[in-house]
Amino acid sequence: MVKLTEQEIVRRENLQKILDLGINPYPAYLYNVNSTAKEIKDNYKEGSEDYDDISLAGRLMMKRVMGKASFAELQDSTGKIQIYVNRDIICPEENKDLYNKVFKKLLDIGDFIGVKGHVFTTKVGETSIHVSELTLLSKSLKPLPIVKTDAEGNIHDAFTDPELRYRQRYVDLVVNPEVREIFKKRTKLYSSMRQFFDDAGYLEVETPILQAIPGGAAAKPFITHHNSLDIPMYLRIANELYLKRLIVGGFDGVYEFSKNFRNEGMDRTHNPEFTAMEIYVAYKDYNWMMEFTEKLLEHCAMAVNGTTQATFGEHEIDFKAPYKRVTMRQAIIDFTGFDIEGKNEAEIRTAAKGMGIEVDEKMGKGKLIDEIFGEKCEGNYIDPTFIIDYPKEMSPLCKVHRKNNELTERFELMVCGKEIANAYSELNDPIDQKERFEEQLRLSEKGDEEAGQFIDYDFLRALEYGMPPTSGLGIGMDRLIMFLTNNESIQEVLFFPQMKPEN
RNA sequence: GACUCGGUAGCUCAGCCGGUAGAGCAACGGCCUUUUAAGCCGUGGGUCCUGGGUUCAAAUCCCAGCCGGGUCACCA
Repeated sequence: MVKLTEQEIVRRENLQKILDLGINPYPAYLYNVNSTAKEIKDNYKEGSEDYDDISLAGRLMMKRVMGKASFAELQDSTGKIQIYVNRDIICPEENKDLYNKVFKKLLDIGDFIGVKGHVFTTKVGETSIHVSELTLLSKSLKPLPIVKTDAEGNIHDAFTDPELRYRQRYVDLVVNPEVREIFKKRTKLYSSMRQFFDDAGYLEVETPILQAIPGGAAAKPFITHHNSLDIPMYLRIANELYLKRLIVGGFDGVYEFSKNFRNEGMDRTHNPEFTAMEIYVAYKDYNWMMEFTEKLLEHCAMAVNGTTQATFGEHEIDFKAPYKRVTMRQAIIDFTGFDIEGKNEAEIRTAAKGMGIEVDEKMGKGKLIDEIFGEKCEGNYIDPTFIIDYPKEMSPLCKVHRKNNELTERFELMVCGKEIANAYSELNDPIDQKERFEEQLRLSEKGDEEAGQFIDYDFLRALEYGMPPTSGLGIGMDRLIMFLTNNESIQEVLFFPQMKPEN
């Protein structure tokens, strides 16, 4: 049994005193509410009678008791509003217990209460609720952090300890309104994206999270075991191969917001479970997908922030379409002066060494090019920029470029030097796909940890039935919302980021 | 995984040239019928992350560990 703190003991005593007064601290009845703090503050005009009979519910967040009258703050899901509680108004009879005992002594900050009354403006000009009826809706037994904001808007004693904020997100959400805004924007991003896809006529689908073969990416999976089948199973690392099966099945466009799981390191931009949105559209190619992507992101940025512009750390970025398109070859020329066109593996390795990049003999041509791009180019793209035409060996699920068989029809979208989207003209040649999987398996067996370790033969069978030409796009939803809310840590945009267990 | 910074009251923090703990808010008692970081008077509250060590004496110095932040490494 954990020892209670002084304040927790006091609150439990208050709870008992409330019970002794015959008041249920956790009533079952619904409490009818007919307005919100925000609605009243936005719309109430002094003298108006429109808000003469309002009913609100929320948490008591501050009490300023002045003898027989008090001010307090009530916080509902929309914000805070001041309430005015007068002894003789809420206790018109002889018995003043509701004011003197319950309100003044036994109600604590954090308690849920319901109030009925009328709206008025105080001497100092603050829109407030003149309370005529006060009901305890739920008692709080632990003290919340007290965060105060002064007249200049400065926040005092902000609840900032990241460990406490992430472990007790519920507390963070109660006391830090800007945190609630981040998550509202996150939801707005999802709904605006969903709307964009639905308007285009594409189908939102659900595919297996628990998979026998973790395909569609190369990453270490979380492994579990199915008891009655007695087989190992994996939490998905991607949903790509399932969405393509649905394109084989005849849908024109399918998309899914996919919780993926990767058993790898954690840092400011990686959480073991994260969300990717993937969409596949039949009869399209990656050029079409680039236009679709920039229109999508422009639409989402507007929906989330009301503007296509966004601030991220020291950078100002603009999601307004169209975005620049730069081939990987040109990007490398731009930032190193080196042209990879027509060069063999040894020449590229030498050039990379000359740029001060660590290389080893195991790196193939594609990997070397990717290293050069990652080291010298990637970080320079601040405004959204499509990097196109990636080397073939890095992209086992992507169609070979129509004009150059060493490249693939692939693009990544870079923002502030980070990748937020990845798209292909999808490989739909089953024979080529089988060979690429087998090549990945060989690389994996040779010790390349980035290569796929499984061949999904059912997926190959699906391709053998025929998949139309298709373009697919994946967007890192967590990264995108980080950009749209100016948060450099993924933990700030996940309600419950992964933490080591307490104790 | 490496390096680095941090862990003191419910919260935000000070104390860290070793002498056994402080502030503001919160809490408790009192006053106050339009306050708003309300105010005034008074009071209580701490395994100083854990475990070792040095010392007459450790929140403070040393070692190990735990938890968190940051940087780097890793990352389709």
